Amino acid sequence: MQPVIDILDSRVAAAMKAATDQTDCAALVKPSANPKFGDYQANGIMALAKNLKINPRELAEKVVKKLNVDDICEIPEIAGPGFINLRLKKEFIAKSMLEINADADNRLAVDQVKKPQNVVVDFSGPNIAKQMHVGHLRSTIIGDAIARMLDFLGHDVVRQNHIGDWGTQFGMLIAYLKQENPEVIKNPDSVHIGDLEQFYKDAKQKSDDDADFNDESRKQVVNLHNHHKETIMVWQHIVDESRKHYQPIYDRLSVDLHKENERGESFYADRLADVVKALQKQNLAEESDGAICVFSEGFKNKEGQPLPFIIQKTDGAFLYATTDLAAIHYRINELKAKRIIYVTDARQKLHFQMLFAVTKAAGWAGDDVKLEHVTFGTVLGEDGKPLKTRSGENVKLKELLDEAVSRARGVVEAKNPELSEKEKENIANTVGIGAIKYADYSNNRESDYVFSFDKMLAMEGNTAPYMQYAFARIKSIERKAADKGVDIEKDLKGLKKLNLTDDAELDLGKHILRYAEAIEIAAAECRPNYLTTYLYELSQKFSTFYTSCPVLVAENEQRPTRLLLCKLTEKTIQHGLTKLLGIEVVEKM
RNA sequence: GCGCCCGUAGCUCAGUUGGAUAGAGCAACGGAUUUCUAAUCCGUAGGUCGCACGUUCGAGUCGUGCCGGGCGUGCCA
Repeated sequence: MQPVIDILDSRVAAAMKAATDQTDCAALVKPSANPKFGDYQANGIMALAKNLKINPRELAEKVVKKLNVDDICEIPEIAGPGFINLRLKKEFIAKSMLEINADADNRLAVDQVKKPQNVVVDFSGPNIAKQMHVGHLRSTIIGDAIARMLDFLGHDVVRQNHIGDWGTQFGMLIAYLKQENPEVIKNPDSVHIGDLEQFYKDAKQKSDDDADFNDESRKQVVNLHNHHKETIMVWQHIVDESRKHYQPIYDRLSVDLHKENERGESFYADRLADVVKALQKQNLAEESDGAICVFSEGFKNKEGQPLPFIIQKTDGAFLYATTDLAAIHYRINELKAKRIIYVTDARQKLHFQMLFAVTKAAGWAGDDVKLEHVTFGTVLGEDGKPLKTRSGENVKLKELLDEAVSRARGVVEAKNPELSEKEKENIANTVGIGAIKYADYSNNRESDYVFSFDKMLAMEGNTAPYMQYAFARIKSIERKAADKGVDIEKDLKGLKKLNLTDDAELDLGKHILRYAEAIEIAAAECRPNYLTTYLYELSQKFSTFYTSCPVLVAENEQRPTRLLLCKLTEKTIQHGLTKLLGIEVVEKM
């Protein structure tokens, strides 16, 4: 089923073309700003009239005469300077709802794209041997949502977790582990780095205090680069142990990242020298103050001089720019990516602009490859400054999640003390984690936002619990129906005709139809907040419907329609939250 | 200095290539519960969209200048 807005847009565009003989007609159909203007409005008439230097209202009259939408809409109305207002017919809403109900693929009749693309989404990228902290939250969950949406739309999505598993700090860590736990060489599995943070700190401390240790660290770096067997084994152990810390975080967050998605810095280590050589060969890279740099057009430094993209330091070492170049080359040439989406904070904007410029200049990415930097703002504390602990350290992600779950637990205890221990625990987890994720998604990703447990866990407003509550209420209706001997599946399965009468029913029904539209725009712009806004409005409309339209005690002619509204709302909330945003739902709360 | 981003109701934020009277939530005030979870719903009030020019039939959205804040700007990532 094509989104209604797209059907209307192409119909209006066709009518514009027929009325004017112009080939390039943008209908600009949008949801109406105000219900009194109908459900959709076409805004394109004014612009076209202006180009043709004719009266927009007269043009609108002509277009409406050519416009054929009577299978979908009431008679179009012309209003204001030349808007065409479109109001959906009840029959069309009913027909579409039945179509969604009949979708056997469980995708709410949302079409897949006609031309799937190979899309690489690069997100999360935690540092090995350090705990994930609040700074990793946004990349991890926004990237996951983008990957989920594109995947659902039918694209071939490759998730890439560019973990920080290489670099000079590993010399220090390896040296430390070898000295403090020499048995790791014989039997790596016997040694567990229980507290990563402590391990890292201890190694750093030793490095500060002990000159001999530093020599050993440097030696290990060299060994690492030369793939010295024993060193690699210890390194591998550190990576594996680290994964034991971050994988559970992904699992708790319902983030679809696993070991096979990892293409960390180490993966590209052996390709870096070739990257530099290749760029030198093309005369793109040159030596400057001892470093190897690429100077792309349009980038200037403080003094107005060309700004370098440094790919090899004076001491011969490579940098993240080099790794990113190797990675982008790999993604285009080996993963066959046609679209690469980098989900990192906005501060790296310049870096990615330069990276993309070099990639294009080198001819690695042609016009058929789209490179995107999806940026996001900072998570702030209540004081308006980047969120930190009282002692000024980064807030650990694990602690953030624990706190949310524990607060959610408190709410469940207060609201629903009679639930079983197991149910309470499950609800606390689902609501707590969902609240954190949803709060992040619901903000425009480019803005900074203030982190507030109280607000994200509130049951009022645009929060995860509000939607989870709407879902739980529907589930409750279904349980009650079963008690009364109503077989919902059966009632809905053969449903052929609906009886939409109440405004609340129509309003909810129309919104259900717009799910595909919401996903389309959220995915196209990589903006999960478009989807959360949709889901919030859906839940609001459901709540209004719920208060004014009883379901189970409704007359026989009314009940199936209301049951279907419930069922489709339930499925849409569940699909949107769980499938696309990785936020779980609960039957009771 | 230069570049990028931000400035919308008391607070936290939306605002889909420029569209009609700028929207939510919280907080405030008033109402709704013998009925499917009131963790809800209905209503009232609240804004010179930082400021000033400009472009246009039309500007929160585009341009220029200014004010205020954040970030970035050659060997960290």
